[in-house]
Amino acid sequence: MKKYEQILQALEKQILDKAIAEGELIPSENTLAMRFKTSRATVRQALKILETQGLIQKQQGRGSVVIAREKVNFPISGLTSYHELQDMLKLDSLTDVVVFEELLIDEKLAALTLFPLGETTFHILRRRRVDGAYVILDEDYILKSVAPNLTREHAATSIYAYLEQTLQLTIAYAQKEITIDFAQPTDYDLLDLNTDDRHVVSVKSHVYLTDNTPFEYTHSRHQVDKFRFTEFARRTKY
Amino acid sequence: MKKYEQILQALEKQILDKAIAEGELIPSENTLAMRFKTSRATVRQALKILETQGLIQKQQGRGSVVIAREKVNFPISGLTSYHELQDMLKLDSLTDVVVFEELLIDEKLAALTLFPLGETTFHILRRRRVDGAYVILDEDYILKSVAPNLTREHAATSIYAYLEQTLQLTIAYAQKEITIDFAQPTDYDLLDLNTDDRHVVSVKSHVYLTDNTPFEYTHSRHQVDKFRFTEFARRTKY
DNA sequence: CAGTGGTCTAGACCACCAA
DNA sequence: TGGTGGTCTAGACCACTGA
Repeated sequence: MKKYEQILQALEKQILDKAIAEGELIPSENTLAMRFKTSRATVRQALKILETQGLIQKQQGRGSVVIAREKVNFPISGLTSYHELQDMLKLDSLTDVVVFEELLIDEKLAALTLFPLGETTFHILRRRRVDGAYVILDEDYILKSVAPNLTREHAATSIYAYLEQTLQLTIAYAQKEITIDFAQPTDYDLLDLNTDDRHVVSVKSHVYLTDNTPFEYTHSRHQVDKFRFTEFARRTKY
Repeated sequence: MKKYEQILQALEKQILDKAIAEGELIPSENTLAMRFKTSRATVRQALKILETQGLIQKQQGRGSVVIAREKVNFPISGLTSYHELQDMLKLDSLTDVVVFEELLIDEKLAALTLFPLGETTFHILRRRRVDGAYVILDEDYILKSVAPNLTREHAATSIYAYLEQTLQLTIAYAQKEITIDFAQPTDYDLLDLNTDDRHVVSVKSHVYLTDNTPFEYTHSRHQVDKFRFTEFARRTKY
């Protein structure tokens, strides 16, 4: 394992286990460099990640302080997949695969997904039951050339686990958008909406690989009163 | 100016001006290091920021590619204030200061704002008119000890400009939460809600200084069909 | 295989904070 | 004033990509 990852994980563990309490200073960069027998640059690489994650706040002339934040967070943020989220929160949840098919990418689909015209895409519709109620509808388009052997079983468990662990694909970034849309007939059919709900929360994402290929387009629709999005944001330029 | 900032700004400009087109490679790290008469580490510091901003995608063995993305983005993200946003998008917009008062921080307020019990806070209620309709209601609590001389005039223009430029405060980070809430009587009074809207989008933030003092709590409420949140997210650990 | 970005070293000087 | 983090240098070797 890389040295900065060792340092990162050691500190992460100490912070999450509360071995270093909120508000306390972590050891100085020089101390850490000596302790891990490395240079300050390598220590700083690890600390930068902790800062980005919102686990520490650096203060010039003073040190790096562990900051608050329950690590609960219901992130649509950071590209966490539904399955990972479910693991993390130990939700009582279940996924139905409603549609699993292949489609030819026509002009309309190309405009929506940003996939190349003429190729083939998987089209997957899943609904998610949490605590006994169907509250999320997930529609995914995944470019077939990227994952030719994708099956309905992968869709029922975790597509991301298959892509990253089995296929060793590196997912790089996504552009996401959250809006409030009118509920459609499909939403009323497949979700347990309250009778007088007119809206659903709509989360759309274009997801890209490191070579900048758009390979996934997701559109998920959430019952309004079950939706929560949290984010840790920094003001400065890192 | 710091060297990495020079490199950052030079590249940022070239990308935003489309001097380097989307999909093209920027010069290699070694080339940039020579061109700016600096070391590779300094160049990499600048490139890291461009990567975080979603302007480039690095590829080991190949180079750094300029990636798409209109820089429009309607961010609640990244701590951009309403006033900055307005500038950026050249919105026809207007701010009413409905309430500007000071309050003693009792237990209830302390729990909400995370401010110290017994101190004083400003309480500011503003509504925002965009394109002729009142669509956003902003409720702010700002700790008086941090900005003792804050006035109604600052609230009418930009509180953040006052805090950062005049008071030279450094705003470090924020924890934000987006949910869909039932519209309250105040919302119906002050916003131009559609008659059958039952909901508003609720965005709450606790904002902190570099010394980890919580100094602002904001709760904004948006008309559902005017709300849009976009985000650029990376999957990896930077 | 040449060139790219990823990791790492062992220094240096500076700005800032707290005691 | 001593210790902290912020910036920077001038190297090195490695992993990976594309021709």
